[in-house]
Amino acid sequence: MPPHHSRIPSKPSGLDCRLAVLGADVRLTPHRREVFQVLVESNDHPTAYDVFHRVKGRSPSISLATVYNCLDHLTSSGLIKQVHVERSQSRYCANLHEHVHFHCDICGKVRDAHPQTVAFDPSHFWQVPAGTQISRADVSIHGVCPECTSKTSAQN
Amino acid sequence: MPPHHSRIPSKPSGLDCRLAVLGADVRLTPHRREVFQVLVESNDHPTAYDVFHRVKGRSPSISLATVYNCLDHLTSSGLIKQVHVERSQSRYCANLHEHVHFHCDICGKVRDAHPQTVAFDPSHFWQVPAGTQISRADVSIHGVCPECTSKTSAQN
DNA sequence: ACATTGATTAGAATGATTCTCGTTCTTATC
DNA sequence: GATAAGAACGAGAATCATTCTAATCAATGT
Repeated sequence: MPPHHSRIPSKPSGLDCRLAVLGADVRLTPHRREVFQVLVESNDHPTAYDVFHRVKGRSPSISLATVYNCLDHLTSSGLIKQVHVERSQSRYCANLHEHVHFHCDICGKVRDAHPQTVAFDPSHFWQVPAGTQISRADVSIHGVCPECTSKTSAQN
Repeated sequence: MPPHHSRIPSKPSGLDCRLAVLGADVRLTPHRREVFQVLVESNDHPTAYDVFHRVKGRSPSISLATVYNCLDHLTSSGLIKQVHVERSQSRYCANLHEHVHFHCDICGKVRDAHPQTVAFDPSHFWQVPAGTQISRADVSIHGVCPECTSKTSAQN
């Protein structure tokens, strides 16, 4: 087993640089590092269970509870983000660039949708009670992805 | 117990008129009617459990399972809408006017936010893969409601 | 009347997530 | 370089919203 805890300055390589920017108490244990690494390498917004299985390939002794702990820690440190589709299980995303998610209503896949040049201001479109402080807007786009569109039209 | 099933034309009064517009198989049993009525009278986006307790006041024998059934039926008939905040329990809303929801991050209350005159087009703000068919965008606005804002600022 | 269909119920089952608690590891202190 | 305090870990139990199951009942069509 590699040495356990490691505060940010320990290894100023790729990943750690990213962490150093955020400062605060981002203590990266090997498990947290693995979980984070798996997410960085995934672009399919895996669920906790997906992450568990992918990390298990490298650290077979890791438990699902630890994966949840790591994901919670990484989320509250701001290193990753939770993605929610309706009430189904949480998915996780290491893409911190501002973006929203597109959900295919047929295959269920989640894709990133990156901002165009125009900034989005929710209060331009919807009226909230006077005195409301808006902190953010969650936007998720639904529809049919290109793959499912071509499959569906091929059947007709 | 009142007579059981009743298809739309049975009682062309206020509520039923609204149902008739949608046509299709909107069979309103007394329980479904109660559940719908409770939602129409509520503007606080109650959970299934909230609805259960409110309906229980009028129909004490109703079960939680039936409330879920009724809510599902009403939702799939398009008479009501489900509202989701992160992964917490589903809330329900009988306001069918186009609107989005504002969630107070402090007290958790959900308020309707009605559209301004400008139409919202998600593809104006975010780029989706070519060939994607967008069917809708879910928008939820987060922040602090007027009540919580005044409470918070009063403390300082 | 009788069969069929759908609605209703209580309670069990599910599934994602969180909690608990004993154990192990890390870091600071002596 | 022992040790105490505090995190992190893992296994399994617990929780909570929701869905399923099986039985019963009501209404409608033959």
